[in-house]
Amino acid sequence: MNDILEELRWRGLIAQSTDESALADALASGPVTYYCGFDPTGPSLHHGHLVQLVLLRHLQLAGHRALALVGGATGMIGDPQMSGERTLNDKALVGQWSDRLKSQISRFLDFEGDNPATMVNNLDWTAPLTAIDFLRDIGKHYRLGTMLSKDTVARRLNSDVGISFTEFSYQILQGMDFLELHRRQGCTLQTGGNDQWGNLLSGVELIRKVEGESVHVLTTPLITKADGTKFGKTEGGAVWLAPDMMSPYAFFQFWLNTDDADVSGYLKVFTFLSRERIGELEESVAARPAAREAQRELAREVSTMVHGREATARVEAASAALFGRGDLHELDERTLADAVAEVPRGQVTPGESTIVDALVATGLVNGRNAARRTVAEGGAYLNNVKVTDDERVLSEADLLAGGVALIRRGRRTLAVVHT
RNA sequence: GGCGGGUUGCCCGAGCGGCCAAUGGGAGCUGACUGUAAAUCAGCCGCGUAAGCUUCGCAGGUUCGAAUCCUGCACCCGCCA
Repeated sequence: MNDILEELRWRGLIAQSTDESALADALASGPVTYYCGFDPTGPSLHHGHLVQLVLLRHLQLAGHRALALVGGATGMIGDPQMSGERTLNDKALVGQWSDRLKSQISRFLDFEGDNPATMVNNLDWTAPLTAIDFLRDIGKHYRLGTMLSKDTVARRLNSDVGISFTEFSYQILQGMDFLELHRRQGCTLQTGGNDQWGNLLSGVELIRKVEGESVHVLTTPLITKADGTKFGKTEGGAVWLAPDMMSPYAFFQFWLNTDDADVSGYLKVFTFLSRERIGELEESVAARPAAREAQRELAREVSTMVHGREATARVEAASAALFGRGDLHELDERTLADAVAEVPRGQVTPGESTIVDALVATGLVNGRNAARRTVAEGGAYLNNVKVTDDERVLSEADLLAGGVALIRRGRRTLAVVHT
C-alpha cells in the first residue's frame, strides 16, 4: 500500500487534499477507511462519477477499506449548483434512483473477500433525526459566516436566482455523513470531485469540532479536454453508465472518438493499465495516429469495466463491421444483426420509402426538412454509399442480410431500417 | 406586507404595434480535408417539397394588424418592512 498517492498523482487523479503529508502517513501505516458519496439526483451515474468510482477502486486495490455511500437523504435535497435552484424530486423516485446507483457502483468495488467494501445510505441516519436534534446537535457547530463563504453558496447568493434555505443546508447534511461514518465505521477519508471541496470540508470541520479529531479529504480534478470544450458531452447529454440510457455501443463509440491530445490522459485516469502499457500506447499515437490503437484500448477497457467483457466484445465487433471497408452485402445475417443491435431502428416500405423517409424514420434527423438538408449537404448514406437524390427510393435490392439497410448521417451516426 | 424589475427559440441575449419565424453570440448539425481525431474554411440551424402553419410565461382583450399596448393569473429576482 505504499505510494498509492504517488500512483494517483501520476494518473492525474489528485486535485487537492487536506494535509498531504498526514494523509500520506495514514495511507502508508495501515488500511484507511474512506468513503465517497453518490447522490441519486438522476437515474444513472455518468462520466463524472466514473472518475470517483475509479478512485475508490484504486484505493481498495491498495488495501484500504471502501465505503460507498448512496445519498438517499442528500439526493432529496440536491447540492447547490451554479446553474440555479434544483427541482425537488419525488421521494419514491429518489428511492428508485438509489437502487439503480447502488447496482452501478457495485460493479466497481469488491464486496467480498478479505477486504470487502460496504454500501451505506445516508437516509439511514438522517431520516430518524428530528428537526430539534438536528439543530441542537449538528446545527450548533456550523457558523453562518463559514457556510456563506462556501464558493457555490456565495456565487448563488450573488446571482439572480439566489439560493433556497434547503440547498443552503446541503453542506450540513454532507458534513453529518462524514461524522456519522467516522463514528460508525472509523472512516477518516472522504473523496470526491474538486467542485465538492467545500462540501467535503464541511465534514472535516464538523469532526474536528465534535470529536476533536482530524480527518482527510482527497479530491479529483475536473477532467478536461485539450481543446477547452467540456468533457463528456454527447448528443444524449452525458456519458451515462446505464445501458438503458446510453447503449454500450454508443458508450464504446464515445471513448473510441477521443482526441489524440486527450487519449493518454484518459488512459491514466479511466483505466487500470500499467505505466508500461500506457507508455506503449502513447508511442503508438505519436507514430501511427491513424491506427488509433490507444483509443481502441481505452474504449475497450472502459467499456469492459462498465458493461462487462461480453457486451464490449459485441460492440467492438459491431463497430468493426459497420465502419469497416468491406462490402456490407457480404456480411452474414448473424454478424450484421449483432452489429446493428445497438443502433437506432426505423421502419420503411421497400419500393415506396425514400432516403428522406428512412432518415426520419430512424430518428437520425428531426423533421423532413432536416432530412432533405442532410441529403443536399451530402451527409446521407445508404449502406455506406452516399445518396445525393432525396427522391431515392429504397428497394428490396438495398436490403442486406436479415432484411435491414444501413442508414448513416454524416461520418459516423448510424441507424438501420427494416421492413 | 409595501415598492420596483423580470419571464423571447437548446443556452445567453436583442427586439418595444406592421419591414419579425424574430438581430447577434455560443452550442449543435453537415461538407471539404482526414484517421469514425483535432485545427481550419464553408453552409445549415421552428414545422412543412411548397402554398402555408404554429412560436416570444399562461389566459383573455384592444387593433385591419401584437413578441411589442391593456387586464388578470403564475413563477422568478431585488430593495424596504
